[in-house]
Amino acid sequence: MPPTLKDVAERAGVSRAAVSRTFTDGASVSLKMRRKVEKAATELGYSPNALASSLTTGRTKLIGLVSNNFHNPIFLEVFDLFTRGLQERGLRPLLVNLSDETDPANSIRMLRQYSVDGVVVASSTLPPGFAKAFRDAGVPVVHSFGRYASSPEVHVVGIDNAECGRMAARELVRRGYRDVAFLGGPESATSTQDRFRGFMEELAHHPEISVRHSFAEAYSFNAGRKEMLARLKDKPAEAYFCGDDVLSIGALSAIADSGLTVPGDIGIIGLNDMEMAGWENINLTTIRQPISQIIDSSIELIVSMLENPDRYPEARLF
Amino acid sequence: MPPTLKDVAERAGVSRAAVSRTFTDGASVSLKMRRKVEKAATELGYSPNALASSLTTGRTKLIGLVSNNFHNPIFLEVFDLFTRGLQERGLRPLLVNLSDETDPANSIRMLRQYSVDGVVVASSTLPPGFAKAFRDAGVPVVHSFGRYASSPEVHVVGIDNAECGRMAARELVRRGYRDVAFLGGPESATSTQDRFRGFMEELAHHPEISVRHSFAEAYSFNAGRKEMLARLKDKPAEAYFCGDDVLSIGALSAIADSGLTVPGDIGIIGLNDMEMAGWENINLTTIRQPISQIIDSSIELIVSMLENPDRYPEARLF
DNA sequence: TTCCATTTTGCAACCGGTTGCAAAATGGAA
DNA sequence: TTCCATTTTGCAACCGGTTGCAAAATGGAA
Repeated sequence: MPPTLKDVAERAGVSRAAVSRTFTDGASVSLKMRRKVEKAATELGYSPNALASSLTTGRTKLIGLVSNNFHNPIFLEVFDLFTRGLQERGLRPLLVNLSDETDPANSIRMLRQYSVDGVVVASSTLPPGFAKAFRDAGVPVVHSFGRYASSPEVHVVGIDNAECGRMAARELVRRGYRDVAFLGGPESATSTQDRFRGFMEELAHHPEISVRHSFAEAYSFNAGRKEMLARLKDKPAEAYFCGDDVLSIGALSAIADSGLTVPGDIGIIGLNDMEMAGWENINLTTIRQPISQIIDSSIELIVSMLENPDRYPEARLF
Repeated sequence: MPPTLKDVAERAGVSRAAVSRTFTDGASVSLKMRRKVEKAATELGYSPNALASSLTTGRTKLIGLVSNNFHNPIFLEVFDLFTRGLQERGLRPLLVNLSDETDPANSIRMLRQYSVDGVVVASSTLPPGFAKAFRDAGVPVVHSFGRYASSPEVHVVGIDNAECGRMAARELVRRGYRDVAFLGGPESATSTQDRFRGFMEELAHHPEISVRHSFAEAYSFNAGRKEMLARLKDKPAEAYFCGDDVLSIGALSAIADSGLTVPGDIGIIGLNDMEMAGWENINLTTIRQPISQIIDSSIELIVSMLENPDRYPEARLF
């Protein structure tokens, strides 16, 4: 139904190749030819079919954006920044929701069917093997919010979760707490594991401070609330480092319910600094995660991989 | 790099047409042939190129998911439900972030370049003309969370915003408030206009109740907070119907800051019933928006339009 | 005007699939 | 075994583009 290259060529009285060339950057076309073609094209309302051209150029400008975090409000910011960043570079995000899916094979097949030029895996809870599966399938991949490894198998952009744990520990120590606790996300998430490790490492330097830990079922409000309610049944710690902000907000609500106050009775420190954390009726102390840097850097990496797919895997931590 | 139809055909010793047929539903292939082809295909790790086939079939199974709501947490649920729903039907969402864009022409051109089979516009703040522009370009389109019109130009699925306004008004009357107010979203949003209209209509039946109104700059926490802080400078109303939940939460924070309580001193009723509204430290009274019904219905509509593009435009309100 | 190096253009093959049509294969009945 | 209706298969053209190569056009120098 929409006009094709052929229609334009006929109307302009030139060859199809000529039309193709006027719409290809850097191709050799005379000014006169270009004028003729552009006139015919605008008269017909023609714009080239990106999918057809991808067949010969091997580039679709489609980037798979794969995630399973559709319940953490911070990911709305993540999607916003990713889609804008990709659009600015002329790339198109093909969104894949992995919430129900555990086997990477299906997503890989699907993304290959659509010949995506690259894949961004945006998740802190997917196992590292997931991103690796894309690499093994020959698709450029960047794992954002992924786990740092000393010899990375795919590009990883994220935060140093262990260092986050250390930062939180140092801050709690500095504020004079003597009885602190780690309230993590799901124990299986690498981000939780690393934050936990960093937290414990730092506190190992302070044998006088007592430490405990527990894990919530998910990075969610309800899980945080539930876990904190359980902690409150016995004598709770003086201060908690919570796995992330939503979890923290759940914990805050549990504490408020029990009649205690934050930071008066119990200290809470979160992680992410999502927009909501700053809302005056929540007002959470939190460690900022530099989301926009992570995303800019991820996009930059995936773009550079489009030119040089064999680029050596790199880890970028903030 | 990945194996093609030709590779499979050669390995299986059959024609390319035969391979194509074994991967096309309903095509005529003998069992023997199918076995041979499938064997070769799995050995090579072949899966058909969806984009190449779209060239002849005219179907890409790509659906443009267009939105500009990347700051309202409820849209994370919206994206979750849309992506899952589309995936379940074998469709792929191509996400378009319209936050920076005001002119529909660019998005239309881009979506046509990628030959999307249809477009879902998911937004309550985009003007109706936006969705219409897609229809005029010959692309099946459904406007979700859009405005109802008695003679719709495109399919619209959403809520009856005027009825929401009436519901809120009735509820405030029922609870005995005598001095109520409408605190809307941006005055230019059709959802705000309709909710306002409904609210005023209903209250016109109660001349003894005093009514006032004002509008926030956006459907956002900060806008709600700012607007409510301004209201609190003079004598505020007894109860407010706020444009949506995020706005309401902003208003709640402003009220809390001024030392007043909800619902003790001021009543607040929101709209959406987003997850966060139920969180115990927010605990907002709100009108539920049946998001998943709206989305299911939108997907159903867009799917039916793929078969019958000339289907008469329909409005579905919940 | 002629010559020649350089630029522009069109031809035709190709990218990875699908599909109408005719030929070949199948298989049941006689 | 022969015949014929039905099913299966392959050929070749097509979808909407791109691109290497050779031929044509251009334009400056002599």
